[in-house]
Amino acid sequence: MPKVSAKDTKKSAGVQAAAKKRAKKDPNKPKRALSAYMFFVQDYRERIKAENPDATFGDVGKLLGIKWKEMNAGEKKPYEDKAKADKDRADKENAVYKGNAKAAKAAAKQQALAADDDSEEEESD
DNA sequence: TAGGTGATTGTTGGT
DNA sequence: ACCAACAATCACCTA
Repeated sequence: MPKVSAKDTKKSAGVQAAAKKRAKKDPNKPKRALSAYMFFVQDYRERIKAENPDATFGDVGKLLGIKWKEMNAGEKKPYEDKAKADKDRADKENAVYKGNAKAAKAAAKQQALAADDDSEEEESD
């Protein structure tokens, strides 16, 4: 089993004035595709708060998670669809990022390995 | 090649 | 500005 669950979400954060948590390694990585849960939250967030005005982050999160699990594939479908749509968008950004970071990544790998071989590849573009 | 871990995404409210 | 549980996911690296 790869991982039990999202138990330890926190580690040694170091991002103070960047974005959220953990400093990203890549300089210009396009925000990945949001998960169906992300869209589900955005939509249900209001509902949960409406039915649970007292529910705070933790409470809402719990309820949201429970609801999500109770939801059927058909219910998640629209959310997954959004996730897929976002993936499509992210895919494009990712493609651009790759095209740009391709050389950088290759160089980084060489540096990381610090190999003595001469595996230099030129970008014709 | 296959497996695994870390990094990322979004919410609100408090410190 | 960051962190907290919740779930997904997936890109990247290592053996």
